[in-house]
Amino acid sequence: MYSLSEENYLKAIFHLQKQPNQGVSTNALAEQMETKASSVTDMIKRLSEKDLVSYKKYKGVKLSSKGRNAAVQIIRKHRLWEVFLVDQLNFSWDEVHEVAEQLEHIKSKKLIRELDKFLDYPKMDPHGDPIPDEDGNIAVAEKLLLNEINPGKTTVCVGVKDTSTHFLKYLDKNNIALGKIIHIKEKEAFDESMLISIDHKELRISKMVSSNIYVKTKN
Amino acid sequence: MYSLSEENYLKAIFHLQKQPNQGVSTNALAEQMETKASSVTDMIKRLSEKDLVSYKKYKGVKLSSKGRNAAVQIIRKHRLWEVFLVDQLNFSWDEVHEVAEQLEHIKSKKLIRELDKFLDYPKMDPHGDPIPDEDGNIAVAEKLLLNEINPGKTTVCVGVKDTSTHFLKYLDKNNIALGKIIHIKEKEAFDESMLISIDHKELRISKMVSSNIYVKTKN
DNA sequence: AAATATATTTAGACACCTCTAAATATATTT
DNA sequence: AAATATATTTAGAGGTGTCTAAATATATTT
Repeated sequence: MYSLSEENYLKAIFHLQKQPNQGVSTNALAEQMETKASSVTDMIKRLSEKDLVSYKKYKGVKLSSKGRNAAVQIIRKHRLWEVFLVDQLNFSWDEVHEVAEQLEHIKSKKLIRELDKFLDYPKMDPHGDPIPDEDGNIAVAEKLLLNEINPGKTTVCVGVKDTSTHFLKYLDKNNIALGKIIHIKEKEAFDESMLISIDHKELRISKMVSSNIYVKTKN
Repeated sequence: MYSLSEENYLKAIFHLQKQPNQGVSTNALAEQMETKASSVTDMIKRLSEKDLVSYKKYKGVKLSSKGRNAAVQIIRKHRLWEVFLVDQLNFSWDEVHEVAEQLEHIKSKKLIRELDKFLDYPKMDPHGDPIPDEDGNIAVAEKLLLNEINPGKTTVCVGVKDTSTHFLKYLDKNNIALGKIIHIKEKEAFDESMLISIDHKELRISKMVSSNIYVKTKN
């Protein structure tokens, strides 16, 4: 398998390559990796030897499909570990990164498969980023209205439809805000009202409310 | 902190130093580490520079208290991860080692403290070896008779007092053997009979039986 | 105690990954 | 389009951790 350093480079290239479809510059990579441009050039050559990236001098690097796959699997591991740390080991959002950064390099197919199962196949990490599946597919978590979600699901608030002052004040009063974790406990068939919990407090909301809050499902 | 290689050497020295109180030979270390004697000599010099071991040429190495402490903490981590893998992630005895070997090098005080708590402070790993505490103390797990243990505890069978053929046949018939995990569910005050479970099967045993089985408690 | 066998260390080299300083290519100004 | 600035690569070197082959020390035989 790949070395720790190689894996970190692959991951960094993946993150930087996201937006543009063109190569990642040596300088950008150097900054991301907190190293010198010359070191980057050296490493890129090695990655290129192994067909993990395609590289033309002075033109930047792109991940090959082999390289992209490796990067995505590391990201999958990183995000699953983050879920574990936050959900099971009482880590807070800001504490997880450093440790997940180490855990993501552990090599064991079985470990990660069992961890995924243990965590009940979460779809996103504690920061709301999607967790790639075993085949490397990254679901674009779709934004749904809260009233479309079934009971038992856990969601993250990502936006609102109604942006009137009235509604925003209502949300504020009830502790509903961007990034808040909303768990759906019950849905009343009769009037489609919902019993949800936010910050361990229960709250009943009408359909009028639930149909104006955008969320992404976490599981 | 120490490098991966350094940590592995410290651990190996610790394991080899156990029996005799004298230094560990270069060759023994080389075999344990699956490397060459010359590499060992090189590394020993570096460890000696860092005061992790005391070393006299041709006389072998001994861990300093600093080195011993580091080694014990790695072992603590290794064994806690083994418990996690077996108890929570459906790993079997023989599968855990390789993965724990990697996980033991993760650096995070909080991680290991929370993991310990999450696992409910286990006293031994799945192989029955004791888990050192945060201060580096390694409890010598005492061998007790099963009838001395309180309900709720999980134990490992480590021996028998009565060695008659009759008794051994009884044990065999009921799936009680060395290394088996025995969980104590109830203890009847009246006759001191016990309800235990082995391999997920329940079994009621009399005091006559429980007072002839040696166990070590796992928690 | 000398001869032989075994254990250990030293010397020199190599792979991986990093660095600084210098050289070269590309981009931007004028 | 020449001059300047910026980005990138090359050259040479260092640290870590490994190796082989040779030298040296310790242990065992005779």
